[in-house]
Amino acid sequence: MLDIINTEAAFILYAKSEVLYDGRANSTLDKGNYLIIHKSDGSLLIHAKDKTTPRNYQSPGATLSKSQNVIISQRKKETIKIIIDEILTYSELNNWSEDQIRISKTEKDLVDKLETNPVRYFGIPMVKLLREYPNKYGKIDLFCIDAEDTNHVVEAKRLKATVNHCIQLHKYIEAIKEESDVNIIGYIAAPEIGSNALEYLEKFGYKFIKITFEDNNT
Amino acid sequence: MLDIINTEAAFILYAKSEVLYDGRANSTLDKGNYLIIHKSDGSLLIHAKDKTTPRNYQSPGATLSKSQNVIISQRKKETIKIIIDEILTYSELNNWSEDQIRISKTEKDLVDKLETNPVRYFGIPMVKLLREYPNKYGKIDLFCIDAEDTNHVVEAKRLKATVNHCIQLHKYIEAIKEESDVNIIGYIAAPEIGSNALEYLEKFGYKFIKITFEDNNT
DNA sequence: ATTTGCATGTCGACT
DNA sequence: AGTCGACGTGCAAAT
Repeated sequence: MLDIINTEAAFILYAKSEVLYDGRANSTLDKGNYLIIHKSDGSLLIHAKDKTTPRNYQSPGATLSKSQNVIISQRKKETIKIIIDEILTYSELNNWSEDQIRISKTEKDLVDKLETNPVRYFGIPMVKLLREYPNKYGKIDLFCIDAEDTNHVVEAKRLKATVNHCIQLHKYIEAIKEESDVNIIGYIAAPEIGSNALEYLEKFGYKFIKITFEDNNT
Repeated sequence: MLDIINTEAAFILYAKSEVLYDGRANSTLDKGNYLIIHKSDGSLLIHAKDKTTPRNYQSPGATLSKSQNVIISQRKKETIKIIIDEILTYSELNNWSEDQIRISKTEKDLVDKLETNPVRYFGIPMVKLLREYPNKYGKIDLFCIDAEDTNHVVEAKRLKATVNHCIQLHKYIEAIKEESDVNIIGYIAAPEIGSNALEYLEKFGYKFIKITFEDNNT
């Protein structure tokens, strides 16, 4: 019945079907018309009428098989079973491009700006600037030391900074304080910050540096 | 040139094209063959040969338009521009189902088991059990008090517990300690726990409760 | 409308 | 293989 389907190929299949998933969770999707996308890396997507995210999916590395009117995708302990009732559209996709997107406006861009012009953002010159400075919990985006030997720890965010980002900053600073007894000022550098996050910052005496992508002058 | 494309319809379009995105970030995708999915809620997906996630996407609520050989999807400050070079496949999808999946094996299931049989998991009976017990940072999945007035704070996870989950538990406990001076034992209840997470737990004297979905007896 | 925390998160980087 | 943090995270529920 599913003769036309090539389980090795990349294809899109629009079919009246029912989907059962078992693995990290367990889910059922009632019989209806769904768009099933199979890629040559094994990934499988089942899309319904709305939403950006698929109703069901399987990660790359899965293997597809069929028997009777059932398509099965298996990957480690995860199984998707698609019971096909009626094939509405089937189309194989040849020469599918695997190009990657290239992103600009990254966190790195923001750190570049801070590093290039510390006086603008900190109000004082820095003697030393280190990117990705490690501590036991992770890497500090920008770690600076000024002429007075005060340490400046900056966590940069390309989007609105949240409480979790501030907690991360706090963790970093605590880690450094454990190792040496120095003056430390913490900063979150981002285009925006949430009100709760700002409150958290102020509670610990940390500072918010507003930094955007747009104003590349100075 | 894009006469056959109905910007109001839900469709899949396999086309040689180039994609430009600007909004939260800025990205470019070189000319190649991509699968473009447009849903009637405005969401738009651009898939390449591999990966579960689309190369580019637009969330529900976007509006689609076309002019010459360019398709544009706009939503608030986010724009996707697709420059079409050649249409390989175009197919409108009618009667697309909007059924939702139904999930079982949830975090709630785990808390049910803890609440139903505290002796099994804590080793002692509890005098009081409260779900979703609030503190200033959030809600405790299960908050118990035993006969000795010791408080038991449980954070449940349906998957493998990570360090971040333990940090959350710690935050909750600190919040309670701030308010009253009681004995508190913290727990992470999950099917599994990462080694770093376990180390973090032990550092603070918290405990790990192994709890699975399978053994529903007792 | 905004905030919060979950997710079958996915994905990449590093150990 | 396992761990960890970023993401244009998406998403729903609570506020």
